[in-house]
Amino acid sequence: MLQTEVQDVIQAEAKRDPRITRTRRLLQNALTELLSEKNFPDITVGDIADRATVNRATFYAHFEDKYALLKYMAQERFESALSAKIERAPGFTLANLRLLAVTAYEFLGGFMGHCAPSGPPSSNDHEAIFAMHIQTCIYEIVLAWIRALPPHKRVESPEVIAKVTSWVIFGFGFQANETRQPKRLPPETLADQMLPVLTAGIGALLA
Amino acid sequence: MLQTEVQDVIQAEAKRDPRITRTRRLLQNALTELLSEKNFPDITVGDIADRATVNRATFYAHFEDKYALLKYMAQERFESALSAKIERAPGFTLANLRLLAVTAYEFLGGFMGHCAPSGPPSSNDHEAIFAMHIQTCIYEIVLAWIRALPPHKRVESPEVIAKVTSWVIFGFGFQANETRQPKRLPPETLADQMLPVLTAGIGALLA
DNA sequence: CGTCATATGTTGCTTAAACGACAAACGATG
DNA sequence: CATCGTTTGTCGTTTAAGCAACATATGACG
Repeated sequence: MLQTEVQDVIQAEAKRDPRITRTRRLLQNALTELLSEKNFPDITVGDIADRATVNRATFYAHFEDKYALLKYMAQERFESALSAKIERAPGFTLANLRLLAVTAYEFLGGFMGHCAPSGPPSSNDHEAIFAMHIQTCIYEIVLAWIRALPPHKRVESPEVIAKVTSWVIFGFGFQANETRQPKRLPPETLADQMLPVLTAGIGALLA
Repeated sequence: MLQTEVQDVIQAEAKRDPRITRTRRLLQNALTELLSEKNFPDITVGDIADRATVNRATFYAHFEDKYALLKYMAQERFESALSAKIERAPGFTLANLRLLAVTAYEFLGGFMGHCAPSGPPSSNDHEAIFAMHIQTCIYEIVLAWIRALPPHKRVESPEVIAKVTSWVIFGFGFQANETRQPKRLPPETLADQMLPVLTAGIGALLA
């Protein structure tokens, strides 16, 4: 029953037994609840399973450990937030890239720095872990977009482009939310600062 | 899988598969949600099952029809509201009788007359059906209390006593909430009006 | 009246979740 | 160091939930 990441995505397309969807939703909600009560390291798999009214063995049937669940949550929520923004056809366009960035910045701003100097420093650990998965999400989305480009626009190494793009988009937003700015820039502003540099590159600045 | 009422109570004591508990909770929540959106007659079994993320066949494995679910909800919630009030040992005492009445009046006041002249008259139907089940609840609780009386206090026909008691308690509260009073009496006042008459009877008033 | 669509129950088979038990890793405590 | 309690993964068996298909109602509309 345990799924690898790739099989997971494949199965997401195919019709899934509704019990699977429901169980994962219960587990997600359970972890979310627990995170508002205590820190991630203090939460056990048993806690999550109990809260979700799910057997502990069932948890392991879906996720390797609690980190895998956290990762799944990050991806799941980010992708649903994005697909809510992109009604039109997805694809490697400037407009979509901007939507992707804006979504990422809204998303990162949404949960980062919720309990900064108040809580103990360890309480921010799971936020960082959680945030890092967003980069993977962005990478995979961009990669898929590039691979779907029409033949005459094909590029040498989609992976390299996707890496650069995803890290710029992600890192820009991560840093903006990590350092506790007095005034936090709106997601759109962040995106519009980042995009020209990303598209034009820094070659012209070199001596 | 379908359970009769009595088997149900029995199984409630024995350990139940958590899936059963969870499924019923999902169905209850689904119906509650739907009732806030449309009237009971307009809700289909399919609607409830969909909202609960449960198969329609599974619904029928638990309840005969939507009325059975409504009844189950009424009983379930009333009994949990009562047991929250009675921390001490249950039993046929004046104090417990008062708690039972107060709980009933709070409960009836809680959902009756929520959409009185605003909604169509048919929208109150399910409220009445729902309310009537409370009488059954009260009856069964009182009956159990009487049957648990110590041997020297045994009574001829527990059923008759339970019927009278339950109908007085219930009817008193039903009428108070049904007729839309300008000022609604608090549950405790209702209970204290009703109790002396119930305990002393009306014999002394007869010519 | 017929018929078309929808809702209701029911059934046999498939699949995911529950359970208990297990070995192993870990951390605290004596 | 040894030991205890807890958490972690895993496995085989049992059981409840999903599903598709079916035979009825029920009800609106031409």
